[in-house]
Amino acid sequence: MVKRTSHKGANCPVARPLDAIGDGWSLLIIRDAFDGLRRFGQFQKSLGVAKNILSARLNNLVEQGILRTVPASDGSPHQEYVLTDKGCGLFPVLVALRQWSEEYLFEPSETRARLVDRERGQPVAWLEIRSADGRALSPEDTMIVMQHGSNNARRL
Amino acid sequence: MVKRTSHKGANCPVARPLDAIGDGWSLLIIRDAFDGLRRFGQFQKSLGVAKNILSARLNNLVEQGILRTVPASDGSPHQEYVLTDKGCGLFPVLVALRQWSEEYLFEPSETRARLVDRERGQPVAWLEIRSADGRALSPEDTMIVMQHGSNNARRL
DNA sequence: CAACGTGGTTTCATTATGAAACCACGCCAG
DNA sequence: CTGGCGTGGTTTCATAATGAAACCACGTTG
Repeated sequence: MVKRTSHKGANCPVARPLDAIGDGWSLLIIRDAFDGLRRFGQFQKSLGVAKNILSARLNNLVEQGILRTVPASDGSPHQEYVLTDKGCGLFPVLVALRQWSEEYLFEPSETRARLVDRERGQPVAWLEIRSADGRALSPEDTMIVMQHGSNNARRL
Repeated sequence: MVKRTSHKGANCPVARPLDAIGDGWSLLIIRDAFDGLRRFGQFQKSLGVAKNILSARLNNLVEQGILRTVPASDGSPHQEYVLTDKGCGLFPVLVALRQWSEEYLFEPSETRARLVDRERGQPVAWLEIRSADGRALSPEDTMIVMQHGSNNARRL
């Protein structure tokens, strides 16, 4: 197997994050971090993943600035993994993914984990895609344009 | 390399979709499908990916119900790949991912592809996570609960 | 008929995955 | 003090997955 392609230099905001989360485990680690897990062993127990894989993924997430390590909160000589602001910024991605999955990947008869509002216990409201002036947008109402960097006014 | 773990039976809506999109290329194919690409060669040219990899990914996305094949729109004997409703349902996931990426993975000086409102050319509004009754929610305002299937009222 | 375009499939060498064994370190109980 | 336990890894091993490139099948066109 040759090396997986990196999208590090991609100018597309869909491509670039894939170096961080485009594998089978990283989003699950991030999900667990949102759920309060912090210790290597906690993640490992929750995910049932091989320790070498978990170690590699945790290290990549730290390197990508999504998680950081802090001294253990119980005073033991260990480290814990916590979300950075950048990591917390992934919350809407997880919400969107949850909503898609609940809609299309689960039957009504199936048990599933649900994200709810802590105060009321109600499911989080369905995400809406809107324009800057508030119109609801479908995919066909949108398009991709290239936005040049603010230091670079050249035309190609 | 032993076989990658499938999350097919997972009761978590973050885990389950990873069989469909938890790799380095599938979200990029879906992005391109939203952008109107339909032919094998178009995807291949856009992504610069090996044909065997592209073929495998397209086939998986068809199998997962995200893409379907239709006769080519130009009357040639070929097939095209188009998003299903289920595939179109991934739009908010892509929007969320774009917004996170633009916020955290790009410098102001960098050129990037932008998703805009076709009518006005304005960027799509920032996604908001809200409760059912309209309160803005941070990750700490939410929690995970298990929801049992509607055919299954047993308590564990 | 040969060349070209399209959509793959096959071959090959390398990397990534997951299972399991092994290691390092600190702590605690006997 | 020593052995066992818990924790957080690292290493080893066999297999699957990746990407590059060659090859193949088919339809169309000059």
